[in-house]
Amino acid sequence: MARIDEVAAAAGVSISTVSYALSGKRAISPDTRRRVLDAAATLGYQPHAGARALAGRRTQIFALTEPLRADTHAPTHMAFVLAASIAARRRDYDLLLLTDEQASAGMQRVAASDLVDAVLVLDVAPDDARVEIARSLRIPTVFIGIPDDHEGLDCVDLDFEGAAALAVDTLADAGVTTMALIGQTDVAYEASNFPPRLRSAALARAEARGSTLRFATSGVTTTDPSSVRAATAAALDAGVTGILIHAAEDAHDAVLSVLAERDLEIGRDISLISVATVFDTSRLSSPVDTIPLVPSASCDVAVELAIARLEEPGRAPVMHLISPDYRSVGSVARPG
Amino acid sequence: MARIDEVAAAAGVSISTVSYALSGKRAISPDTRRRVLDAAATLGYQPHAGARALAGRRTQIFALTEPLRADTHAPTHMAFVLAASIAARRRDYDLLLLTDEQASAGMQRVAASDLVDAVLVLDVAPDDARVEIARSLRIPTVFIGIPDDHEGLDCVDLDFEGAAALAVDTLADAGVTTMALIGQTDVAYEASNFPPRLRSAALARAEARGSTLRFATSGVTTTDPSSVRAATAAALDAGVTGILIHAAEDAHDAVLSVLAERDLEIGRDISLISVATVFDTSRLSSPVDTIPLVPSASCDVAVELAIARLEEPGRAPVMHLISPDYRSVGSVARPG
DNA sequence: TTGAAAGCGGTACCAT
DNA sequence: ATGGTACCGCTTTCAA
Repeated sequence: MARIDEVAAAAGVSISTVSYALSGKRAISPDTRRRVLDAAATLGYQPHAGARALAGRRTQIFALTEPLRADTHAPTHMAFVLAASIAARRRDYDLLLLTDEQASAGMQRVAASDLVDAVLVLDVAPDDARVEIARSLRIPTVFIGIPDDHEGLDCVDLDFEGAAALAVDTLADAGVTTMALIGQTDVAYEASNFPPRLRSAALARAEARGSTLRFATSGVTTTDPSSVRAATAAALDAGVTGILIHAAEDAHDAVLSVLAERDLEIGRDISLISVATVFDTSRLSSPVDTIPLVPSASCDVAVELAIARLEEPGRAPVMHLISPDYRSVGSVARPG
Repeated sequence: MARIDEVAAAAGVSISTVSYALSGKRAISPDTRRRVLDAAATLGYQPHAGARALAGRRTQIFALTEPLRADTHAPTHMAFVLAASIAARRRDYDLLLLTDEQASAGMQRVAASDLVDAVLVLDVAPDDARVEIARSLRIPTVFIGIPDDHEGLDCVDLDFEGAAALAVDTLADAGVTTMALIGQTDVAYEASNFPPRLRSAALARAEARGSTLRFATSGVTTTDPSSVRAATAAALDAGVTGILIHAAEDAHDAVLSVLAERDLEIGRDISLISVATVFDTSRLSSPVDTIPLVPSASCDVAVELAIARLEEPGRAPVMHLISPDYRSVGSVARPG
């Protein structure tokens, strides 16, 4: 490819002028700038990534670590990876993938070799091994999710506690006194960090509101429609009139099918809210109110936090909780 | 971090000796080598990626392009990304993610800036835009999947035609004369490259064997259990005694449930083969013979092809078709 | 406002 | 078998 000296020659200026004209790091006369830009465009100039990294001490690459556990919900995960990629590109960063065992070992390797400028952590576990590694790195690390021990770390996540409280309040305000929470799979409550956060917040809020909240998981290792159906039926039999779903798409289908079989009209006989879900709920057989988990919201913030820390390493660690957003489509009964 | 000159000083040798001792590119006395390795280990030396890329003209990074279309089956896709990552790491390469619009635009960008040594292409479409881009790049590109126009390209994929023929033959050999193929979603037959390949090969082979083959898709944009159930029922009503499934896991569940409801015993009353599927079929309610699509097989080959072309740019393009592997668990009836 | 040149941290050629 | 050193292509300081 064309090198910077060729661009300089074509524009009739020095190498440093080309560098500055392109980076904007010092004032250049409009006229000179134009000639440089034209020359660069004509020659299809792209700075050599290695040379730039060596001289500039920035690679414009973030590592993205993802352990990919057996219980990882692939569609949700994919949405996060995509969102991270888009957020990074918007700020002129590429993503280097660290999967599997590389999720931990790779962090040290890519940091030590100055391959990346910062690390983004996905699929955070409560006792995540990457916490300790992050603390030992000289480059910024941002957690998308909140580990138990997050002292001194930059973290972003949906405010699951707030989302749970908002959901419970909405049902309670609608007059629901007996409610149910259809949750994630069993393993998710051990391996992942947010399901327990949402559950305990929901339970606490229900109690505070004087309501009863029944909890049921949606399966053992993977969402099991029959167990979701059974849990829904049992809840209805117990007099539940409001259901919170924090689970994958097929669990929603299962709940809706049970309600349909019992001829219960959603938004009148029974209230339904989908909490912290990623998929497109408009595909469901009936509209359902949502407090969505938005990957792009988390990932946009994560990228900004990483960049902020690169620019100001000494700044105080940030725990950024994204406010829950209630999207009503009428699946909650109006009181009276 | 420690630099090469510090390692050299600690080992009492020159910089070039350290470089050679570590790369193995020239003979070093066992004694010297030990001292260098020890010094490097003690100092935790990791070569600076940028410096190495600049001087060595190799980044040890592959780009992985993935368009992520709306119909992308997330679990399968994730399995391929993971397999690619593992295959790359085994050969000391990292993966840079190029998603979405970056899948095409990013290819040129990362190639022009010498950010990566080669490109791996995932989720190949019949008329893939990345074909033309690949031809214009100065770095190797390997397609995991086969575009219509693959002249001069390096490609790897399961031998879908062979897999289809093997499946049809197996049924025909078992005495099945009327068979059905439950295929992918409608859109997959337009946007993706292998569903049509498998379908036409199956149809051709069935005709050659004097058998009848009914074809049905598994849904419009996403697998639709009810449409799969209907297709299965219709096939059975038409006298089908052998079914080929080339679809996602839930389509298998749907087929099996219909068979169960009709009290048909698999492997006796009816024969079943899952063709070119990625998921763990042992989770199904009944064992099903499989001709699996193995991500690691394709990705291992892809990485080797990329490296081979880096080492010998002039070599002839390779179209590597992976032989289908029949895994029998008794779901095909023995003749007689 | 612009240019010259000293690095950045390795690789690999040329010597010895 | 080992060492000295000229690059690799860019960023940034120092000068003018």
